[in-house]
Amino acid sequence: MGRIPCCEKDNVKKGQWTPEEDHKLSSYIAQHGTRNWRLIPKHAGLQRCGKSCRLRWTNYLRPDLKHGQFSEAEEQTIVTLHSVLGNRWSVIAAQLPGRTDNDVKNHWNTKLKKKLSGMGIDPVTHKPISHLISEIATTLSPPQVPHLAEAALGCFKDEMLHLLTKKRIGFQFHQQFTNMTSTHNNAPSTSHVKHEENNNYKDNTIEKIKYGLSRAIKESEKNWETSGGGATSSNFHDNTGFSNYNFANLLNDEEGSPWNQSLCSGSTCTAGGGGLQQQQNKKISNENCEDSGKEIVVTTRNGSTTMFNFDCVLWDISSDDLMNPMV
DNA sequence: AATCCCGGCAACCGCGCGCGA
DNA sequence: TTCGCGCGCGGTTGCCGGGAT
Repeated sequence: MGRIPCCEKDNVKKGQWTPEEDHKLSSYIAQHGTRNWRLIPKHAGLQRCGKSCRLRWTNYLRPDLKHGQFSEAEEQTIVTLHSVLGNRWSVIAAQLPGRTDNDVKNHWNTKLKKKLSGMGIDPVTHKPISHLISEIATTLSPPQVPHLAEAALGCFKDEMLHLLTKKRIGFQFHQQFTNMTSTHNNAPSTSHVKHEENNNYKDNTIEKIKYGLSRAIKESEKNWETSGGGATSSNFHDNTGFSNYNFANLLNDEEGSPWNQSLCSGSTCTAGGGGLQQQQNKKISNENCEDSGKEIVVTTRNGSTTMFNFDCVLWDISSDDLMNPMV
């Protein structure tokens, strides 16, 4: 049995709402409330689907909505909650008065994701990208590493290109990479790389990333041999120039986002400089969760509440959970 | 001045959940 | 317990405006 459509598809208008339609809907809701969305368009004299009316009301017409730009505090709240909740936009929006899930989702997709990527942080896991590469390399047994690392490279290629094509960072990378190649004779030549030649630069960048990754893998294989395998926070030592570049430079970029100073909200990850070093120093352990965590209570629309402890969740994500934010 | 490209945002779509009969 | 309906959620699409070429 097929699902019954929410409204008759014929005689239903789609697309942008006109001011007249907005007025009709607002007036009707002001008088009669929002019970039974299916009937509202009919009674309000609108040739719209009830669902469309509901969306228009909840995302745009509701009088308690904020329409301006997101403040720094709001952005920080979104990032922090997203690190805990993942893409649960409605729950995140519930913590931001006047913002809708659609607002939050759009803002995340258009701004915040790029902002995090620009800081060298994977927006899905909220971990440093270099950390993830290292984690992949250290979690797997050596025979598997090259294939999966290659796959990971594909995942992060866009973010890396985004980082590397930023003017200043690109220049630093070029310098650093040149230094690296001078001591590693199996590295690809970069003598022909010119920043003005953006396309060539991007193409070479992929080779550089591959090279950096292969070095990370080599290093992790060493760690694997010496540590007996398994991924722990303690073997996150970026010995590669690539990885060090990738994060330290970004987080120490004085022109960068103000989040450099306080991405973490937990009480053991306080505001201030330090960036990567501070985060590396932060123990990734459930021991932190017991009594030092900063807690928030998230209340959903149906009234249920969930308490989150940021010290636990910001960094305590096992590799199994990378694509499945907890909760 | 015209065209192209891209980012931002509003709106749509399909699915899942909760509730009541 | 089951079924159907209504609603809410998250992913995706498409339009529009502004900047770049």
